[in-house]
Amino acid sequence: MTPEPVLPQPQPPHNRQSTSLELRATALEQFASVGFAGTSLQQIADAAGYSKSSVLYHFASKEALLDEVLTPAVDRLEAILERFLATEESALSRSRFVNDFIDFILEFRLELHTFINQSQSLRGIPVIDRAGVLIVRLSDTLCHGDASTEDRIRFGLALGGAAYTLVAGMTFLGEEIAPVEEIRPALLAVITELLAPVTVRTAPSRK
Amino acid sequence: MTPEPVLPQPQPPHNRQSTSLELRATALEQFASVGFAGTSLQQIADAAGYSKSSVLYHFASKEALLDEVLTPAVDRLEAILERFLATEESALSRSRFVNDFIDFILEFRLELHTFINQSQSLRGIPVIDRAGVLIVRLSDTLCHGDASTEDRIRFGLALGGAAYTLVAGMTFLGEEIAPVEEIRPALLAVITELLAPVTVRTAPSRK
DNA sequence: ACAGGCTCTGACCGATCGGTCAGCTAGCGT
DNA sequence: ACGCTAGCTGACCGATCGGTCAGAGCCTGT
Repeated sequence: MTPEPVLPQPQPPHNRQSTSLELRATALEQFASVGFAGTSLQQIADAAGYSKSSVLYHFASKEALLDEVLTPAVDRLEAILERFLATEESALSRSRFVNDFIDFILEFRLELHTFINQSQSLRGIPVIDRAGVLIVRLSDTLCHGDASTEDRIRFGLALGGAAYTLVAGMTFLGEEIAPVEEIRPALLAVITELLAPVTVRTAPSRK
Repeated sequence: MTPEPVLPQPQPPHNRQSTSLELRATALEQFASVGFAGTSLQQIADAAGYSKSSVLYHFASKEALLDEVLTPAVDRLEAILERFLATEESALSRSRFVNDFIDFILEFRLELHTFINQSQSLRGIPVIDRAGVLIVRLSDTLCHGDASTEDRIRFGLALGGAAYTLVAGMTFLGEEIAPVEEIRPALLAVITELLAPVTVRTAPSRK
């Protein structure tokens, strides 16, 4: 009787890039919930159904994986900010910007949550620094130079609150409260109201 | 010439409990910024100026350290909620509750940030589960049964936004924006405004 | 002077970390 | 039939992880 060790059974085809996408998605979930430092390549591999070596075949390192996972979100955020800066500020352009931003939050909730809550501890990683610079520019754009403490709190509350509510809040307060169609208008209403008093560039005083 | 290895130089007195407090404070900073899973006992020991063995002398395990670090904050939050539940709801009691809550956020920002952003990944650890239950009760109390999606978003935004703004936001948007005396009234105004439309228990409809 | 406890430490443990490497297998062009 | 490459893997590396343990140094009571 031959031992016949284990029969490798080398998985169905898995046409190249789908594997990479699976790994990216799995890694993102882990990074957002356990943190980058708290996530091991073994965990990602196990959760996605591959070996640790496979993860390192598709991505040069753990940090490169983080980069590839976050870059699309950062690119998108940058595009939104540039588009806003390219137009002169008005109630209309501002409203369009808030709309863009809500769409961004809904589409990239996990990415946002990841670099919002870990940018201090991951300083030095290029994609994280890029995101950090963007957020500072975002803050400076919405509440510029002379903005009051209250204005800055409004912005921070909207940003951090949205990231929390759509990730942590939804999965442990009320599991998946509602579908996107219901969340979007509610989020838009609350954030618009929250940011309404923050001064517009061309109208310096509000109080 | 005797080798005279290194001269241990056994630290100044450090009267017992002060060491434990130093370690707690250091550990809290690390847990809040790098995450519990991402913080090693060695890091905590180094940052506090002790050896890893010392940390494990004062605390039975890494998890026990987390417990001791978070418990005071959870106790305080529980007391605030109980006090609120013990009175019949009115505009006055609600306002007092929001005041208590703001004080809590300001005093325990790091603790709040820690269990707000890591409660999913640390599920199973008693103090984390306690905090999780409290937050759900808090949410159910403020926006009970029939609350709309928008109301729940208002609560989540206030909670997660405050935790973010006072920790991550302040240390990388604008380093220590302002002293507590300036932050408190601003935070109070914004959060009061944010939660204002959320229904009060005795007045079921608002729209 | 001595005993005993409190604080703190280095040496050490098995497990796991991120990462390297040689090699296996399936599919494809020729 | 052949070799080549892409996708994937286990074995292995040094470093670090959380945790144990046997003391060393100090203070205090007697």
